[in-house]
Amino acid sequence: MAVGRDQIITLAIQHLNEDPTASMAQLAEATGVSRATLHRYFAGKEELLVVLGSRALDGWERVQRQAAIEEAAASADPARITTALHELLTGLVNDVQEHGFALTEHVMTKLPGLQERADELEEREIAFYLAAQRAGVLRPDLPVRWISNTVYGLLVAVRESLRRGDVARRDIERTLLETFLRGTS
Amino acid sequence: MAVGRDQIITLAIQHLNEDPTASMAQLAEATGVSRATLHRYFAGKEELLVVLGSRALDGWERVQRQAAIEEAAASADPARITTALHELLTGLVNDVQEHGFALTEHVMTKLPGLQERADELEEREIAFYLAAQRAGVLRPDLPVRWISNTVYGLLVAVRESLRRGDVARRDIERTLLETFLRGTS
DNA sequence: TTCGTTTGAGACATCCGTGTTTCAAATGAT
DNA sequence: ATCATTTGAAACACGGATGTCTCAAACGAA
Repeated sequence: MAVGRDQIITLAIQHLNEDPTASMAQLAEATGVSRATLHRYFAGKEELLVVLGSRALDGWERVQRQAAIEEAAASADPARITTALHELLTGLVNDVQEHGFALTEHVMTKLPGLQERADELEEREIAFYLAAQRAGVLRPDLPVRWISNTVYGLLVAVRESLRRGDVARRDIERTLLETFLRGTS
Repeated sequence: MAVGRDQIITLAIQHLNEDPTASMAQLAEATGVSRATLHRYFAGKEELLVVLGSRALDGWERVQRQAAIEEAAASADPARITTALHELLTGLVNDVQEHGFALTEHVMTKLPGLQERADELEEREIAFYLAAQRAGVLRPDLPVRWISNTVYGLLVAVRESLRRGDVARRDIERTLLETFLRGTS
């Protein structure tokens, strides 16, 4: 077999991380396939982007599940919540490395279905942050949605730091956690 | 007089904050001017974007100057540096409200001259953060470029929080400062 | 009012990205 | 080796955005 569908998806994501404005022709070239074949796998650019966006959301959902944020929130146990928070942020860092382009690309949010699913995942995470506030793990005086946006913004910072080589890959989780929890002073 | 050049610039920025992918036709309509007139003021879309991007950079530079970050850094006085840091972040919040679209829009960074100037401003700010670290105002164990990226990421969080109404405008500076300096725990 | 300037509407050419189709070549299984 | 399937290259149509141009209308100053 030449280049499979999954491989196309992977390579397309990699290329979009470098150039989020890539055209179908550029994506075809980057994935080692002709424009015609790319259209045989995906009906159009919109469908391709929906698939890639769904992959990114799959990764996000998987991170939430592996960190068991719902169970930790339900337990109301500070230790469990703290552990889940660490696992969540660590997993998100991995995800950002793979699907970082989806973070700030405005085109993704206009595709059918993606925004709704992203909102659901965000709401789940907000519920977790709220439980963390109630358990004394996170400050209760900050708006919980601000906390959610803070994580989002810091992930953008992570993406840029890794892209520009400002922080070593092996240090980034600890740096993110330190900054998020204790700040910069 | 009908609509002046400065007014076009202001309205165009406002519209791009809502729709960063706006076409020249949409910008003409949003600024209350015909497409022909828009082209009389600006040779092309690239020139228009360069002008708008320069405005955003002007605002950034003005904030740095008004906060007197260079003088504060040179003084090595913790109190002065702290004051400058507060003024810097407060000013950046204002700037983000006006020129938020330029924060994450990739098209801006490819325009001639803009990236170079943005790099200069960033380097000045990094020098200030470094002085803040040496003065004990900011943690010395974090990479200074990470701190710079953190500010950038948190400004993205500020933009989104204001856009979605998650945080009141009058609370956002304090919230940002608290989060940046002391973290979320 | 008169005259020079500015503007808007529309037509037009051009470019670029998307999407489709065709056909020959490459591939792969038997 | 044969035959069915898949692929690539090229050509084509199409739409949207950009940029240019013209001319009549609106405007503003004298």
